[in-house]
Amino acid sequence: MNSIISPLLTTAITAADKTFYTLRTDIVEGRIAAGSKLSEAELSTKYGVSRAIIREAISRLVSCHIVERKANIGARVVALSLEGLIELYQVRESLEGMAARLAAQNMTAEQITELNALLNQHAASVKDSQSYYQEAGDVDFHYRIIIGSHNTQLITLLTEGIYHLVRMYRVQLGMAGPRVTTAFAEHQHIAQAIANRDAELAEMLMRRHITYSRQNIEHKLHSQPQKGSL
Amino acid sequence: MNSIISPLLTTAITAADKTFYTLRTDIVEGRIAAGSKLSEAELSTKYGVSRAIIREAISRLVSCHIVERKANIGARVVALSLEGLIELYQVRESLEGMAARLAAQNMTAEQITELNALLNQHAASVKDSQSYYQEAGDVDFHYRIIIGSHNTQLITLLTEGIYHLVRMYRVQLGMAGPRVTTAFAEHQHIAQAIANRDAELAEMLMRRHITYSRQNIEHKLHSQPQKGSL
DNA sequence: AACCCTTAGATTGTCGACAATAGTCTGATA
DNA sequence: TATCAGACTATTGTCGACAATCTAAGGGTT
Repeated sequence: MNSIISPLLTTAITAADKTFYTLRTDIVEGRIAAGSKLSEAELSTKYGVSRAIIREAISRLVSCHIVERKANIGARVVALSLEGLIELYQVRESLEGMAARLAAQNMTAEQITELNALLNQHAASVKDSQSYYQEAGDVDFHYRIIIGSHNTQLITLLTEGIYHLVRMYRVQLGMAGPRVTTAFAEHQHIAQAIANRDAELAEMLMRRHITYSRQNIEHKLHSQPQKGSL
Repeated sequence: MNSIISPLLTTAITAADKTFYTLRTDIVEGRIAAGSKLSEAELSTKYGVSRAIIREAISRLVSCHIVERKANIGARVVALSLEGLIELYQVRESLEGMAARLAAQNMTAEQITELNALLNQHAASVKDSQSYYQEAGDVDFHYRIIIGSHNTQLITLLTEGIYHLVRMYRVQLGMAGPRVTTAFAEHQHIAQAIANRDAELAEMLMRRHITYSRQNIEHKLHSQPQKGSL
């Protein structure tokens, strides 16, 4: 889909790495249910690796906040709630707002050109079938701005941490959000601000953009008390 | 010193946990130099545990961005640079600004009272010897606001991730920043905004507060090209 | 019947040994 | 002398086994 799933590493890939990526995908995409227990022995036979590998993979998932572990008891996939998803959106608002600000300052001319090309490409998709833009396109747009911030810490936090969490919540809570066309217009305005090197405006627009999404979720929270599949 | 170092866990503490905390402290406090290699066998004998424990501890440090690891080659403490520290301050500005905003909305009356009590206590210290406030007091103040945000994701990111990194950079780059008395005044203004439940203002003041610190560092960067002990 | 203690099973934590890979040194050849 | 091939050493990656801990079942007591 896009390069968020498997980061661009020049270094060798070990069995523990593969198991980590596989396990994470299985959880994020919902093949392993939220709240379910992760038995080391069970996963060991399932993925055909030793328990040590499984343990390392689980440890990393704990670091990502995808899994919680209690000593001598075991590891469980985190429990999902709309409140938790809202918390994540608050963090996103903060971090991606800063990313947009820094992108306006630091993006190269090429990166800006590519960002606009991406939007033009999306414009066509939006007219045809609005379905495409819903997921991959949105992720791509945000991803490029994050990378454009040129801030390593920020990039790592968002692409290796927050984004997988957000996706997990959205998939498992069944948040196939609408907001397609309006979101597209917001993306255009953000890209414009970045092209104008207007850092203040870029940050403000990005924060609003994410705030709208969050409010959209909060609205669902209040209209239908519990939607979670848990 | 304060509860950031060892989080409040009700669960049992395993040998891997202890080793992780010890190793992290040794690195953050500079007893293990930045950029140095972490030999598993060496650390195994040094801390008196098996290599498996060391490997788990290192894995966790990698997740914290304190250590970098290449497959089949080994792990090194991250290289320090003022540029990296500045990147961290940008992330802090973003996250702690949001924390202040949320704290103004969500802090309990007790928490606000305690925050003011802390500031009063500091006021005395500042008059006597300005040295105290430099480190622990500053951390305490920020810590309470982070906790006051009541956003689990935000709290974890800051207290288990960013803060140890910032401290490591500051210790090892020899950043015993001045800005003592002015910082204290800024803290007072932030606390006032939170007490008034003025979320907008609290965020703005916190962001400025951290921006000032960052600019203070950037100034050093330009005046003395390389200060790093590496 | 309710409660507590003991015991058995299963799961996690820890360890030492083996396998695989990276880096180094030697030595032969052009 | 410079360079490349190959073996050797050291370090990391992976594995299966043992130890420690938690959970549940069973029996006994009040």
